[in-house]
Amino acid sequence: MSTREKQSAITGAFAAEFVKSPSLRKAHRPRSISEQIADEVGSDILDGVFGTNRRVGEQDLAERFQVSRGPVRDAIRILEKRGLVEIFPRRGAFAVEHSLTLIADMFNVQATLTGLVARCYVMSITPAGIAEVETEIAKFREMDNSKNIDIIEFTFQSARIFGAMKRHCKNEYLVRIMGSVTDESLWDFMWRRQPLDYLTKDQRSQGIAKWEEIVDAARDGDDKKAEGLAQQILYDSRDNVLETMKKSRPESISADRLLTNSKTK
Amino acid sequence: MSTREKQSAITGAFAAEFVKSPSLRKAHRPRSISEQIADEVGSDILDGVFGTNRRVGEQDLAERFQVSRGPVRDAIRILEKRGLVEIFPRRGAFAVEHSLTLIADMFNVQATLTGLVARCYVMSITPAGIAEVETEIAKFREMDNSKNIDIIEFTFQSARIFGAMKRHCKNEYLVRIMGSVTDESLWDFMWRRQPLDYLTKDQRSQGIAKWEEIVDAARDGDDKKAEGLAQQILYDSRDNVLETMKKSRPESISADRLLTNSKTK
DNA sequence: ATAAAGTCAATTGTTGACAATTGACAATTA
DNA sequence: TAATTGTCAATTGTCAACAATTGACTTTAT
Repeated sequence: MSTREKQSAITGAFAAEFVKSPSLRKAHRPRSISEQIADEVGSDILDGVFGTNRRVGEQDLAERFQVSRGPVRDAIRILEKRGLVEIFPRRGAFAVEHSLTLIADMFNVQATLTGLVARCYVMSITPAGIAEVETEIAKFREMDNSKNIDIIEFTFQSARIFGAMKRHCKNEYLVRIMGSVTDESLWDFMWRRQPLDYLTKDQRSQGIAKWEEIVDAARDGDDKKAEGLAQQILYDSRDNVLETMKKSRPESISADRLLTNSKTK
Repeated sequence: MSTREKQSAITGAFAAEFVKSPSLRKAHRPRSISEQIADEVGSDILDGVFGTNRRVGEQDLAERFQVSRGPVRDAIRILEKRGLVEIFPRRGAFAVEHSLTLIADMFNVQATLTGLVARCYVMSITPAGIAEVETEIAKFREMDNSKNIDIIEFTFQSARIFGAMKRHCKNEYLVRIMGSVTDESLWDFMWRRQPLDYLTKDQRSQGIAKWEEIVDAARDGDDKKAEGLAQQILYDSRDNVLETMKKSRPESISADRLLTNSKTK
């Protein structure tokens, strides 16, 4: 077994932060053991813990988390739907290759879906829809002006802005897909990489300004503009995260292949 | 138990067609029992079999398919990642509400992702990428000119064109997400609704022409144009399918809310 | 020495039983 | 009567054992 040996059970440092900020999670939906296992293993995959031997064995995880194979099977299925492992019937699950390309691809998909959310949001805009998003934006600005800034809370609040937008985008299928597939793993990953983006007040203002522009576009009914703005938010995050990762991983590949946002517009 | 009573086991008429056209499936990836259960139950959900009582009980399905609850649990997880059921921990799974809105939402998401595939395809275009897609398009044209036209084969061949494009789109994460989440359920559904679109030779030509335009756009390196064309293909399918469904369900809701492709472009 | 066939340990798929939780109904009390 | 609490059947979560399959290794024959 080549996976990292750690008897951390299901209460890692990262899982603890979930508990500290439960308001982001759906109310009355406790995180099951399977989800917690999936969170930890998913983090490991994105961190590149699974090396050349990319096997994710059921027995291995069962022993690591001190549970039986049942919950582990569920966890592996969760990781598959997040696109972090591939399951080959009767042969087992394998972690996807850890690379900057993978991270970039995830952000690019997320950017497209976020853009669609913004477009749907604008196309079915209501006064309540505008108000709720503005409320969350206001909270962000408030945090931004307070003395003690909590980096983690910034990312949570940023997610709440998008959450309000999702609540009013009138495409429940899209919201469901995003929530269970790309969203969580992406945010989880960003929560550990993104803080560097929020170090300066300027950068924070720049980020929040785009959300405000989306609301402005909503008032104008310009769904295409909102879509582009939302995509750009994710593209900016992508570039920042990749930049951070490249600094700590000098052997990384060239960045050309990582860009998906078209320049021919 | 309010679900439809049918002791069809895992070899329904629909599953049989899979076997008849295995080339579309990934080679060496046999369909597991769980996947077959998910296929049948997913079809039922899209057909609206689960009425006001939308519960999808594990025991019910286990008895219906004559297996234990293990594979059924897997099947329900598959349905969740396809966005067809919602799972509430310790409370069970519930089928999403069957409505034209759901179908439209699925197509709209699929259109966006298909557009992204096309854009990635163009942005990383290679001679081989052009050749393979053109080969599949040629097969379609060949079928179109032959005497005995097989409606089912048309849809399969149409999927092969898109499959070739996915193979060259250089975003494995996107392909993985589409394959395991939105793609199969959408195609499964279309395979039973779409044939009406291919009744006339004109309509078939019109459909295939868009794919050819995408290849042309690839030669020009116009990824934005390819994205729009790909989206339009799905929007056309959406409109046809919805039209078909509305004829058989006169009580359906107004169509305004179903459209997501922007008119402001 | 090479290739084919056979063997076997490791791993996943499946099963049935047991534990824990939930939501509804009934009993109790103010 | 209305609200609260207690009880219980139904359902999902978890577990350990068994069955089936796979991939690698060994053996064997040419």
